Amino acid sequence: MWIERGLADLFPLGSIEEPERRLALRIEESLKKKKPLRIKLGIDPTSSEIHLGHSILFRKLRAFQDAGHIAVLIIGDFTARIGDPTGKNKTRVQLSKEDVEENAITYLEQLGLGKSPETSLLDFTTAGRLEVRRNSEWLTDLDLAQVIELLSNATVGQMLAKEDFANRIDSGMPIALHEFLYPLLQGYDSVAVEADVELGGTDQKFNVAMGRDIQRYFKLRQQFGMLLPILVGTDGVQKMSKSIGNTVGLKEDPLTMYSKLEKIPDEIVSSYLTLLTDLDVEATMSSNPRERQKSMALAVTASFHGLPAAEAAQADAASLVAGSKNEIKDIFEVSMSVVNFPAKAFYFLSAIGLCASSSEARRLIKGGAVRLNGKKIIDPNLEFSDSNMLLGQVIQIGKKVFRRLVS
RNA sequence: GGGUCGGUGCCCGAGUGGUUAAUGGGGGCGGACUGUAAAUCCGCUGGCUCUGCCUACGUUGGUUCAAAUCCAACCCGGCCCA
Repeated sequence: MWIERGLADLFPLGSIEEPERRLALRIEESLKKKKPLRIKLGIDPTSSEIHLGHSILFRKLRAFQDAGHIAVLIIGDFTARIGDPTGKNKTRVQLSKEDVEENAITYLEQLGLGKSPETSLLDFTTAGRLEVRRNSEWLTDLDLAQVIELLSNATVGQMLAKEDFANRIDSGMPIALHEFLYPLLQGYDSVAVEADVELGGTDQKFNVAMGRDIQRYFKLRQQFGMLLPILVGTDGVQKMSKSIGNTVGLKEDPLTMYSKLEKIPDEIVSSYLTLLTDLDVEATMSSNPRERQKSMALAVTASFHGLPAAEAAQADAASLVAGSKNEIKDIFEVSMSVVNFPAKAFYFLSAIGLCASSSEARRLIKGGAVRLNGKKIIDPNLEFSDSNMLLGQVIQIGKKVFRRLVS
């Protein structure tokens, strides 16, 4: 069933005797009363780019939307300025109001604002399926007395026991006092929007459970906590995270997205299938390892770019490795306009932006990583007299970067 | 606020006056191999149109022919005390 796919944790589970504590019954009741459930998902607009790791939560949220419920998307514009300490080994920098607002807009665009529901994560178009809120709405005006009241809901022991804080204490890292406030404020969000279900990653268990405690304190019906796994990044080891650099971003072009996905480690293909596609996991996994990667990569790419674009990307990726670079339709172009000719190879590569620095370009050339039209360049000082001799040629760095040179 | 220890390159972590962008590990990148994977092996891992020149060891000054290494002040943090 859609609701169970990829679930890591659901609480409370409840028993037949306590229907109030069973999600299935709550859903049944909502259908009977024609009163859709309110599914809360909070996002922290601290970075502007959404990647596949975030997307699994939105996919679940979307599934609720498709089943007729209301997605309550909370933009943590206020809490972003505190910074969620979860998963951090240091205090987050506090962002300015403007940064947060800008990130929020970019976020919504990536989630599908203005796009058709077929290729977007959330359904922005069907009436009554989405509510976007900012938590500054209710958090800005809390007065000190109310904050103190909130604080009374948690104990120092609970905070110190929370994994992230415990780790930081163990390793001698500082914890600023205001960081303790974050879980409480996130919990208060659940009160403000009267959430029936809160979605989050497994690392959010503490915060989501806090929401239940605070709702009870405010005499509200308590939400269910629905936790989804943390997606492993393309390196197959660490969680997907921008700072680690193992992400696949939603804004990436089809070819890049497909290429990254088709070479993720075998061990995580199954989890990608479960969490990022609607494919039959068992059936797909019964094919050979290479095919699994391809099916997964195609399906994920198609979900963001549409099937035709995904298939084109698949074909291009195949011809890339086959060596027929010139047949690539979608190969990126790179302009040589900033280059001062005559140009030595190492300078040329850094000037057009394919290498981070000219020193790096030297190293790569010496390491045999650079090819021009398939022919290896070995001398960093190789001189190009003018741009005409390079026009239209394909420059390659390593196995993944291909660019066609244009004026 | 007091005491004490500490702040080194993407991360961890050596180094405690004088060859050298600074031992080692991790990560990353590149090459070989392969299934575009994993494992393994090899190389690279500050910047600069580079036979040379810059900038780097919390910050700012100082001592010295010479400092990441010594001194001072300041900033930031851990621990203990209040």
